[in-house]
Amino acid sequence: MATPTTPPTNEGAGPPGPAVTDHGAGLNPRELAAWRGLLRVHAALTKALDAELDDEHGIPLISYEVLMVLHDAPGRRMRMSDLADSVILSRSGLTRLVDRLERDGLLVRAACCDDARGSFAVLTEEGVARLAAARRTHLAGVRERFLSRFTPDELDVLALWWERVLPGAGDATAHAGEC
Amino acid sequence: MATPTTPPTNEGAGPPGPAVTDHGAGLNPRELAAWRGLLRVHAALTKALDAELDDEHGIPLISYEVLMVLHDAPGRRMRMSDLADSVILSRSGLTRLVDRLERDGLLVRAACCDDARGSFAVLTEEGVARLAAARRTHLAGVRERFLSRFTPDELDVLALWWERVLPGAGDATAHAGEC
DNA sequence: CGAAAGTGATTGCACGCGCAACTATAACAC
DNA sequence: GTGTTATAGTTGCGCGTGCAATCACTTTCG
Repeated sequence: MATPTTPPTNEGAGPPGPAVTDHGAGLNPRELAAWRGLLRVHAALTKALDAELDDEHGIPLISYEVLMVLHDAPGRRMRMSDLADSVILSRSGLTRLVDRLERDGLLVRAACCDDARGSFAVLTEEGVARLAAARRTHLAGVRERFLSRFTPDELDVLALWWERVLPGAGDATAHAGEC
Repeated sequence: MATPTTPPTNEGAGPPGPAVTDHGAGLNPRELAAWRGLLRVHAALTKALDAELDDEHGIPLISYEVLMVLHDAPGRRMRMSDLADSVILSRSGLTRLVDRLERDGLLVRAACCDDARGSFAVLTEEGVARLAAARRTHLAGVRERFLSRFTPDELDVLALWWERVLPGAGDATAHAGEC
């Protein structure tokens, strides 16, 4: 789990084409394509998925991710900080997002018994229901636009490669208190 | 150039592990890792690179990308719309970003002779100089955090895979008018 | 030619975000 | 126990963004 597979030895195999010298951008074409591809793919996918989810269920992508993390957590509850760490969002951003989700009835805040400073965000029944509906849409979208483009083996490779870039980001072990 | 290589035949090779049934998230672990990895890697990289570029040169990542596209365009100039399409930004967003860059003296707007509606954004000398300085920082950052994690062959694979997800996004042929 | 439709770019507006400051509570030192 | 430091979460503020409306100009059609 903690072995990120073989760290790549640069210039491992000979390039298929002629050795390309640094071009205008300072990155050679393959580097440019690999890097800019990441940016473009991320932008296009998140934009499409977010619009889809918001149109059909009134739940933007970022909210969906919060609900999803919450759903998978023990007791369907998590501390605010843990939630913020599990999601690509600052503390203040999460506070405001949870405000909206609470206003919409998808979750509630609950005090923590052993630490009066802390709050839990707890998924409501309605939250569970709305999430289940949204999940179908989202999963179909992710599969159609992204996952379906790869074989299972390739997905494994991708996951391994992400681990190289961001070591230790794979374990989303959300530690929820047994309050 | 227009052949995105073999479209993947799903379930191409046998999965290495036991066939994993749908888990809590509806995605099996490999799918989850491949998808969430993309999200996390993008977030972490853009955040780090943006901060680095802004701290050292006062040029946020999105501005850098605009300047870069402009730099590579013939005549170091491009139409606003073409520029917006080349960058992950809406038309209005680009208008405002170009406002800031013009205020900072990195580029200027120029009228288009054959279409009075259109404007060109043209890189200034200072823009070229500031970009050159920022480029060193940015390239080093991208290489260190991303490219160095892969062999050249792997980068080719990555580029090919992006092409599968976003067909036709690889050619950034910016058509600048010869005004 | 003159009206209508189309296109390039900008602006009004509201929203979501992060940073930094702040409140409240907890943990620790002496 | 009291003072100090650390931590959890929220709020004030400014900024960057997209959408929709708008302006200016061009193209098309009667």
